[in-house]
Amino acid sequence: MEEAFDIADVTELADDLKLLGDRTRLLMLALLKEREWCVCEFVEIFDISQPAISQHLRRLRSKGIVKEQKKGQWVHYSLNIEDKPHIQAVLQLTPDTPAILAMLNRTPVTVCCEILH
Amino acid sequence: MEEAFDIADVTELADDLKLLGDRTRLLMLALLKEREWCVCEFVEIFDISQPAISQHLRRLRSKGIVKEQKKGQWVHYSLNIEDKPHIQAVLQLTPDTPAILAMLNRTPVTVCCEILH
DNA sequence: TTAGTATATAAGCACGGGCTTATATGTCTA
DNA sequence: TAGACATATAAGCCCGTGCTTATATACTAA
Repeated sequence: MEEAFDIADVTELADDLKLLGDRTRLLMLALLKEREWCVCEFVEIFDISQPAISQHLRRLRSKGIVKEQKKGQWVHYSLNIEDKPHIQAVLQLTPDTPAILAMLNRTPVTVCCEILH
Repeated sequence: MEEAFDIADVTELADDLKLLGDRTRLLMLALLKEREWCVCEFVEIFDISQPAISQHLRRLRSKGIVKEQKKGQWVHYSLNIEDKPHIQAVLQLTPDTPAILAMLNRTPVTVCCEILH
């Protein structure tokens, strides 16, 4: 299988790495490996404001790395990387959900929407 | 084999991804997969100034991702990632030297130091 | 309709990143 | 030693980023 890299591919790889190069976004994506998450859960887990959470998700969404699904007044996010092997490769380097929740001192997550834990 | 992630590991992973998330630095590291390179070669290959090249190399060096070897008036850089599997994993996603030189319209590189091409 | 909740957007601020030009430092050679 | 070459550092500029607070939008339920 031949590689057919061009300058646009490398630029996109670099841009994606830069996008993953933020601890909050990286942990969001690592959590999304396990299941979909509601915005309100992220707001509980991370020590930043709700607009900050929303802005991180918007950047991931505009790059097509996550997709949203509106469920009533809640919005659930899930990974959308079936066609993005380089994102998959990076996410293999990240810890799993229990480790993340433990390191953020957020075990267990309080139920704030209809997602069951 | 148990994972023992902590918050410092994730922060370092994110920081390293951010460092690789620049097209110039990513291509430098991709070139360094093949062999060591002289600073003057990078100056020829990339369309930025010599100080810009030097600053990129300093950042990679201060993170321990590359190491330098002074040879007379020239400085050769090489990879230093034996103990950094996450860097290795990302560099597996990058093109090889001929592809990079072709996409930058820099084939072949003019000899500007004692490294043989 | 009104209030409450969930999420997104707007605006502004502080900081860092990547580049430039100018200059300093180090090395080789005539 | 003087000059040329290779590299690093300094200083400054512009722009992007991550956060905040304030506000807008959307949905739900009384």
